Amino acid sequence: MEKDSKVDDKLSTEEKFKEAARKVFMKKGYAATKTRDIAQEAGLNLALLNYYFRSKEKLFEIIMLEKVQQLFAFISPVFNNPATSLNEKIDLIANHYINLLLKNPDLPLFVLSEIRNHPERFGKSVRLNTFIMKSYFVKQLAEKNKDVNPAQLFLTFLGMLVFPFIVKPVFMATDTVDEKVFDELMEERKVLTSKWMKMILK
Amino acid sequence: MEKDSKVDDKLSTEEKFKEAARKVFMKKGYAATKTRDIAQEAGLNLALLNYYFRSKEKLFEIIMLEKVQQLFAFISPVFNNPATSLNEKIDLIANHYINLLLKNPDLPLFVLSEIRNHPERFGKSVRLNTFIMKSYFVKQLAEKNKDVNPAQLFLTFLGMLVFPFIVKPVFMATDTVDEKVFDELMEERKVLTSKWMKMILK
DNA sequence: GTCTATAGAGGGATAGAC
DNA sequence: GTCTATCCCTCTATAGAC
Repeated sequence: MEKDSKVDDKLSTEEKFKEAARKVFMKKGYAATKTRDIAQEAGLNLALLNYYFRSKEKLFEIIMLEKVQQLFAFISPVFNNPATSLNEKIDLIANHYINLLLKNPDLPLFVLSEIRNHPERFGKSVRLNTFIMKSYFVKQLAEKNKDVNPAQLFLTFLGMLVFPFIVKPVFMATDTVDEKVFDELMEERKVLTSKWMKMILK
Repeated sequence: MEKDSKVDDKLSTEEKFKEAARKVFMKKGYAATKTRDIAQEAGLNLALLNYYFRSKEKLFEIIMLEKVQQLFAFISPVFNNPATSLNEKIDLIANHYINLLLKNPDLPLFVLSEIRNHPERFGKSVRLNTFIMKSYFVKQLAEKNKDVNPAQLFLTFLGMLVFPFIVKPVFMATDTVDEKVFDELMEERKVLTSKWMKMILK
């Protein structure tokens, strides 16, 4: 190991920066990230970052858009597919999210806190009210259980899948569980979430 | 309004700084906060901040400890009270958390992301493994439902209460719901959470 | 495209007068 | 305790040589 960079040598310069930026932004957040950190992580000259991306902010926007889509993109097609039953949708989403988050455990906390810090950067990238609240999935929820606001069911469902990854740093910081045990719990959570959602929906 | 500060004139200088620091740190997070922001918010001279607290970091630690306790302190006494039933504990916690978070909606996302960014600042302030995983509440959960790891039940329970506040910024940024509707949903959530937890526990 | 050098602004912290 | 002035370092961004 003679160099600082950990990115793949075969990538283009631009791609090396993006790879490094993903890693550093996700780890530290926008405000705490220095362009020098990214250049070092990429094993490249700092001036090149501005040559390729003009500014830290523009590079961030590229990465952020990617991550927002990674987090939300799967929902819409599954939710709006009239061919699958409610239970099938629940299983599909549960499996997809746990798998995604096992590979990218930092994703939710990163995206949610950056949205909180800069809502204006986010406004147009995802139209939640269209893609989720008016989705076929929410209609199916409402048919199955007419007593409860579907927003409540939706929040509970997503919370079951995402919340554990948001509190993971607390468990890690306090040595409550180790990485391996956590991952096993999340694997088990796929079926538990489906089971519990079905109970709640009666 | 002739001055920038919004803090109460009657407070001591030290308390004015803390009040301003709470507001600014909670809004922007540690890294994005400037000591000048805090001084301005407090309506006080910047040099005084260092006179009273030595550094930005030390002031932050004071605020952070406060907020961590605000978020977690209620759990332990309720969880370890042998005199209350499992159902009573669930109702108490649900009511307490929703009320707390309605007044401090930024609290979870602030605390969780700062813990993530600096786990070392946090390590000793709360011993989760003692206060939660070995609590009387978890024993009661395990007795009621022997099939499921109590950690799973605990994560689901807390997720029902806390997760909506963590995604609140997304709903706000996309105009999915307004403040008033959100608060009404959370009020309703007190009873829904109790109801659903009882269903899950069979 | 890639480098070195540096401009230029910002931000944490302190010296020293009052 | 409180103020002004300022130090000094860090960070983003660019100029300009190769």
